[in-house]
Amino acid sequence: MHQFAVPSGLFSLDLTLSCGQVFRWERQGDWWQGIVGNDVICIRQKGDLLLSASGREEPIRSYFQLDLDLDGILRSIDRDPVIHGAIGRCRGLRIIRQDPWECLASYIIATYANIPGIKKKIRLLSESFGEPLETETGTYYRFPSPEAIASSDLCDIRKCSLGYRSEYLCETAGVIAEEPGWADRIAALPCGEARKELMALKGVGPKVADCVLLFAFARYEVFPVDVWIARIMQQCYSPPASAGYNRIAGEGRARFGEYAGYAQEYLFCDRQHLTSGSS
DNA sequence: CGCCAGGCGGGAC
DNA sequence: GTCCCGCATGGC
Repeated sequence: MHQFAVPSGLFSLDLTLSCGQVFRWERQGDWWQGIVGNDVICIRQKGDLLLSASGREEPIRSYFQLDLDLDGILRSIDRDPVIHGAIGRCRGLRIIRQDPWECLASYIIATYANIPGIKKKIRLLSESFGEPLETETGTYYRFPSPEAIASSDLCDIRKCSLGYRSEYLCETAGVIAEEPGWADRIAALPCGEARKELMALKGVGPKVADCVLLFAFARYEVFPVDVWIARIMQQCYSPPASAGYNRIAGEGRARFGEYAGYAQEYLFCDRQHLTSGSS
């Protein structure tokens, strides 16, 4: 059993894992089980301590970005009463540093679906095509590699109830599998170039591209716009009702600055509160 | 049952 | 460039 300190009052494991940025972690009582790097991790939080039944500290610190100055980020985006309320209710939420391929594939699958459904699709896909890992609490499955997806029969992929997303995933998996250095190449590009490259992939539009830039490549300035964010921006901020994607995303970027992506994630996490008319 | 979901591709204009 | 539509499937 390892334990190590997290920044006091500036990390919430529960909010970070359950806010809908990642889809594969499973909660069992006070414990969360998931994968960090190459290891299956069992982890829980007690106050300002993180307890881990397995796994080394450094990959966990990196995965949760525990060395990032969250307090400074929150102060920099705390620019109006709406985001101020969201920060108050979601303090401790951190943007996870995700694996690029898993993030890309997950958000292709996530298009026009709800979060419980997304989790199910990704679980089916992992159990069908991912490498099994035996643990003391049962079998866990790795997220399928692009090679595993690309070389599988489309009919089998369809069985994971991905619907029309099956073809997009399969085609994009093939492209990624052909280029082993894909993630490094994208990481080295300026944000706009990286976004263009991502959007050239099947099933990747502006929203998926921005999610991948934010969650896998740590481009904290991007402001992904889904139906909830569009609703919040229209309801809580200026009311140009039918504004296109890039206009809303640009407004978020301009309003919240270089950590607009963090503001977006706090607004998304607080979406029920913000859209139920109580602000 | 009907409505909605972390949108996208393909066309029209 | 923007607008519009169809879309598979499951959750609620």
